[in-house]
Amino acid sequence: MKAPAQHGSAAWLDEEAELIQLLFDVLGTMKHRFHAIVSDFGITPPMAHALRQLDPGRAVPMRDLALGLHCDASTVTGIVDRLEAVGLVQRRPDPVDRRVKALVVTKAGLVLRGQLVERLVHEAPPVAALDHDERRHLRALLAKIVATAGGGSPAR
Amino acid sequence: MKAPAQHGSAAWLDEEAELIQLLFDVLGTMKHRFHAIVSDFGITPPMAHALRQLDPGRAVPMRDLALGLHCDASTVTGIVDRLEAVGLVQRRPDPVDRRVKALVVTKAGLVLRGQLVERLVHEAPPVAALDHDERRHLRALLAKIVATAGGGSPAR
DNA sequence: TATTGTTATACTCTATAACTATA
DNA sequence: TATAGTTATAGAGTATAACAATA
Repeated sequence: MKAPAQHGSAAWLDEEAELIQLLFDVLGTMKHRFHAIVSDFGITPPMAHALRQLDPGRAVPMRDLALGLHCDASTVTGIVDRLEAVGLVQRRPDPVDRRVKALVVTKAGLVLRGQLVERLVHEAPPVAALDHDERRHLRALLAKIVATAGGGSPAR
Repeated sequence: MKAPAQHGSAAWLDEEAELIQLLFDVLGTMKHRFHAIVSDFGITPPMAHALRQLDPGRAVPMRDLALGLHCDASTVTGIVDRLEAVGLVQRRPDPVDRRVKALVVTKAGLVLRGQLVERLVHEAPPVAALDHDERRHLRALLAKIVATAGGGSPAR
């Protein structure tokens, strides 16, 4: 176990708790900044994430998008409805399996996605706060986290 | 893998974009894991964040909580309604300024918060994936990020 | 029978605007 | 007038359950 430490309550927990606290702080800051940026483009965070998941060179079935977003199929229906309503993606019936509807990113969607990444890399908190070496280090740590903790199963 | 928009000087952008991508991946994983954990306690993420913001030894005005959560006062009303309904916090009128209602964490709230932190430090993705030195390093980087990028003002 | 996507429903989160009660 | 909190309202995200079309 861990070394029960000096002051009655566990000191080891304080350090871990501090890490958790910091992560949620960064997470919260990123969330709000992200919301502000995507709002400038007239879309919502889930719509932006969906756009990010889609492949410019391939028609992606809605089911795959649901898996990528870790959410239910019925949720994707609503998000895609809004994306299609503003002309960023298009539903396209699959000729092989007529149950599936695949999604293609429109030209407007591609343009918006490019501009979005541009803003994020300039205004996202971590990038702004750290110098080149620190960013490289953070990237390595995050890569390890992602590799280890694969995917949290979302629902079901 | 394809790099569609590679016009000219965009090599640096790939590295930054990768950092952004990793951050959102970690953020997404944390979000879902967090949701799963707090659901086990019968509460929602905003309720848990509110509980985290409150001070066990002090009665916190609702306005302060709204500031801490970076959200509107009317949002806090709803969240506190639910926290109070399950007996985790209590509204208490301030004797000095009778407009304010201050929030105190109940015994049940304290217990739940302790158990919540316990689960988070054991099951949150970053902590699980990294060893001690790496966690310390990550903590330092996140601290710098938080210190630099103070608070994004969400609503006004 | 199993799968893909939709619809119906319900709940939560969120902000804006209008309201109250204090100050 | 200004501030703390509520209420009313609206839109979005989310999942569950029931459904249609297809496999």
